[in-house]
Amino acid sequence: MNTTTTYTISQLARHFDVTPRTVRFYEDKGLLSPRRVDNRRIYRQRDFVRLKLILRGRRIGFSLAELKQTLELYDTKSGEAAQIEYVLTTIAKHRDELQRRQRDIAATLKDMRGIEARIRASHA
Amino acid sequence: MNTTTTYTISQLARHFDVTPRTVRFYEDKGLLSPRRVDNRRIYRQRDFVRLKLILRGRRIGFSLAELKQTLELYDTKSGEAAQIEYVLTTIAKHRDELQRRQRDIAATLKDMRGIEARIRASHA
DNA sequence: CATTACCTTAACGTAAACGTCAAGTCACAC
DNA sequence: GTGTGACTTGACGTTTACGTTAAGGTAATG
Repeated sequence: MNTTTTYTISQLARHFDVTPRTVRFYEDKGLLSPRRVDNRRIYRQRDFVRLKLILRGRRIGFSLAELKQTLELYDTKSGEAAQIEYVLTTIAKHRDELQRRQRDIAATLKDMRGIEARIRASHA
Repeated sequence: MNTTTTYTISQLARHFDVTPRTVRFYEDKGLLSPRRVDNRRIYRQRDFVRLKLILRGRRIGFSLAELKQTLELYDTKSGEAAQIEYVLTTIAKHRDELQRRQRDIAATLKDMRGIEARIRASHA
């Protein structure tokens, strides 16, 4: 038997707490490409995972254009050596970027602890 | 003697690698409020620090509106108990938000390591 | 005095990421 | 057959965060 879970657009949207409009928009931008049945969009596991990655990426602060590139990158079927080199260096860049954001967040959290301590002190 | 370092708008902009337009825009939105001398903007240490925080916040992914609130929050001169309570719970919310982003970034970095390993494996 | 280098405000333009109708299709319930 | 609900494709509207002229003021420099 075939237990491939599928979703309609509104089911998918509800699951991730976004609007159908958002899901269609991502398709328009080339980030999703669901099957069609009777002109209706049918989302499968692959789309589900993609959307999850997209939304996580958005929360981190990446643009849809960047996310599209990243998804394409991760989709490459490990072709030639040149391609591989490109993918690896691109991944390295992304990692640097992410680590910078981690540092920014860490610094902000540290500041917040300072503020909080100051307030609690003045309160006591 | 008075060694208060000041900056013109373009000096400040250059230091943080943004355009003067950006700095003026932040003032327009109420995030900065430099002194004026002869109608010229003069930025002092306070503005310098604020801009630094703003840009860090932007990199993390906060909107200017959110950053304005945060800066105002951190500026409160520790007034009444109600205010204090409000500030503390707001800080807590921000902290939760930041921690979520940290988790998102950590998950993304983990994914990237997986992709990289897969590529290197297929390469060998 | 004219050029150059900054500075000012004001206003219009733009890209991203959707929101919000509008108008129509289709399956199923009553 | 008439709703009702979920889907479709446009197409225009909106917010955010600036970019980009435009038009002019001021101060030092040759």
